[in-house]
Amino acid sequence: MIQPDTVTSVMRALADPTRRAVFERIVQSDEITVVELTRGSSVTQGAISQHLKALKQAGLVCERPEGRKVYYRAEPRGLEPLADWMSHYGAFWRDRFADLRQLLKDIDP
Amino acid sequence: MIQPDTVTSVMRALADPTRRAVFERIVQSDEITVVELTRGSSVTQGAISQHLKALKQAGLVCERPEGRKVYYRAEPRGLEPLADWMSHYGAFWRDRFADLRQLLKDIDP
DNA sequence: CAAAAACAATAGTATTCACTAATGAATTAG
DNA sequence: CTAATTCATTAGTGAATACTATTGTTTTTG
Repeated sequence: MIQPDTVTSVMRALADPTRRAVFERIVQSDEITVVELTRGSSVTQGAISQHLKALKQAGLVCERPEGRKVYYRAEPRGLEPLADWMSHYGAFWRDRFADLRQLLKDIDP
Repeated sequence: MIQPDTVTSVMRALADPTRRAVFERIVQSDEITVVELTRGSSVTQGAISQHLKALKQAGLVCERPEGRKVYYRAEPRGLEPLADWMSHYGAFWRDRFADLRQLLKDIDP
């Protein structure tokens, strides 16, 4: 179940430092289990599972069950909503400052 | 006063839909006052001011008082922490966003 | 000077959130 | 089969959050 407002869900998922650290560790590791994620983290295994659920609902992570373990992996297209949002407003700035530079150039040759 | 963990503060500031809408409207407008922001928004003027305070503390926005009005405008380097984070952990879009990150750094006066 | 306008700040409230502790379900090991 | 391992889920709790309503401050207007 993917959230309707994807930008909001992705940003909210990554806004929490603990949850973002979990995501970063998943990205760095190709595949990683919950126990491995719990080790080296300051929170409980239940908290890790809750963060994984949030990341999964945001489309940032996917899971691969194997036996009693569940391997987590970063979803490549997960950051795309955030990338689109940034490229949109980054482009806004680029155009604005391009115009400003041109304006200053015209005023003070 | 800028927050210590800039990535967290920027993401947290933009995670809320109402506050992000305020920021987007500031970006689209070159300069805009609080009453103008309140018009067209579903929340109170006090709520807008609180969101502006959060955006300012995150380094996303700056203010220019003039008489009894206060004009708000987007801070060009505000999105840089987010761009840096994305270029690092979004390996998938690294090439795509290398240009944007460099652009945001070049814009800095 | 008095009224209005623009904005910030505060107190209060309802909701959400991140976490722990405990339990449950499923799989593997001895 | 029994015990242990892995993970998800739930209830409960304290803290944070987004909002309204109100008040206060500064500046403009009539």
